[in-house]
Amino acid sequence: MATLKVFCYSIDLGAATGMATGMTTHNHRRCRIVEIGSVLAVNARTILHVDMDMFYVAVELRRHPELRGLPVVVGGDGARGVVAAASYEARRFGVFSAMSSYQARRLCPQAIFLPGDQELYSQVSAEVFDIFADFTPLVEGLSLDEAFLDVSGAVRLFGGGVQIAHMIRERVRDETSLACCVGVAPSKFIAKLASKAAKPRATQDGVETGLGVVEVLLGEEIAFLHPLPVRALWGVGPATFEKLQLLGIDTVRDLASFDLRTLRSIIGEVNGLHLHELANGRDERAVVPSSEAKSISHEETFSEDIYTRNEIYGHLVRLTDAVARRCRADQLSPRTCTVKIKFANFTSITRSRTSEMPLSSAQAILRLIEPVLDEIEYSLGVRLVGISTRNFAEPLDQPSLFDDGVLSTQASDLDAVWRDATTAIDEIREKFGTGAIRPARTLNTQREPGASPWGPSRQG
DNA sequence: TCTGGGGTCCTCCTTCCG
DNA sequence: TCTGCGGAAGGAGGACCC
Repeated sequence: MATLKVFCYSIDLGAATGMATGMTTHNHRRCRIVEIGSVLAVNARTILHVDMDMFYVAVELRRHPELRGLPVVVGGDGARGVVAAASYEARRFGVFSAMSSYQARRLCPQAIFLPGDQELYSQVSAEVFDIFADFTPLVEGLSLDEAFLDVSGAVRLFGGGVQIAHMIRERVRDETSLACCVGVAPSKFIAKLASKAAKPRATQDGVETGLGVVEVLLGEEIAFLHPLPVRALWGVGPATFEKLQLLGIDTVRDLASFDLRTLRSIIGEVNGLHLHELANGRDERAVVPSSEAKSISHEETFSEDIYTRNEIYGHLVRLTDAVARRCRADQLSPRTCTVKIKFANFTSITRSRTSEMPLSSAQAILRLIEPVLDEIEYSLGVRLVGISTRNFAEPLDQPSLFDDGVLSTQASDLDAVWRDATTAIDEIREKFGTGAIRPARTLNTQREPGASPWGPSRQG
């Protein structure tokens, strides 16, 4: 927070802030005016976006140094898998994350596929986030390998944003042997674009070393933003991009000057306004340290399509068991449960049900959603099934099944029946691991939900 | 042999209720 | 008693992110 004394100011707010800070009309918008009077306080934020360099691959290379310099891919190795991360050597062949493993193999047959180790990645990620926490408590993780840091309050202690960025890079390298890139800017989304600009690049000739740290100064956002392709904006995916192209919008500059009303009518009220604001360099979103989960889910793609309700139900039992376990571990009791089915032709449907009471056991969740399974036609072939829970409420003390003297079949009543058993199961798993006890229906499957997050392995 | 998994948010539609 | 209206909540699907 910089506090500036104003000896002379105009009634016009824009002129006052502009005069006070000596900025142009563009950059005075970036300051939040806290008080107008004899003292004018402006809040010029310093936001960092830290992006780990090919994180999953880099962690694997730490324990497999013999693979350095080779095309390495972390992801599902089966026909229905995808690439989670690729080394720069693999990227030279056109292999990128989110690409199907099948396509990656065709582009780079010599690529070495590694299945990935989520537990290890989480561990290393925690080490990196601990380093961030030494600079500011305002850390917002986007994923295991990315975070926003609001270091506005730390610049006086450590120096400017760029200096902090270099210090973080150095500590991450020294303490974890990993590399990261940092974007420094007055807002989140520009910091994110800046970190992207700081990354190394894979070209036909080799790997171009990145800058490591890129700063976009207050007042320079527009010059940085406007030449970028509109697809670079956070929130412009394939569907929105297609609509924008039909409107003749190719660059961020085009979007910034486009008629807002027309834009909102084409891509939606909220999204239209949001993207227009971003294109004009306005982004007041704060860095928000971790927030509570709004949904917990598991889904799974099968190595071969499934055609019967019975088989689907078997997989659903396993997935629901895992989701319910996670909900209980986080002390969250969902009311709404959604089943997702993706058919062989890639169309998908979702069917949800909401319980009057919050649920906690897998049995109760299954009871709630079981009826929707009868409404689905499976003859097309099912390639994926998923279960998602949301609408979390405070866990309640379940009434006894026989409180009203009538045996009820409500989903939430099953929680009362299973309460003691569920507690015992959780304790057994805590002591002996999640595989120590499992629903009888899932005994002939070894696959743990979430164990192969990038698609079924070659073994299925 | 093409296209994962986990999560969030938005939009549109339907249903329910006062 | 019937009908219409508006808001809230739920359901479904789509889009986006990493």
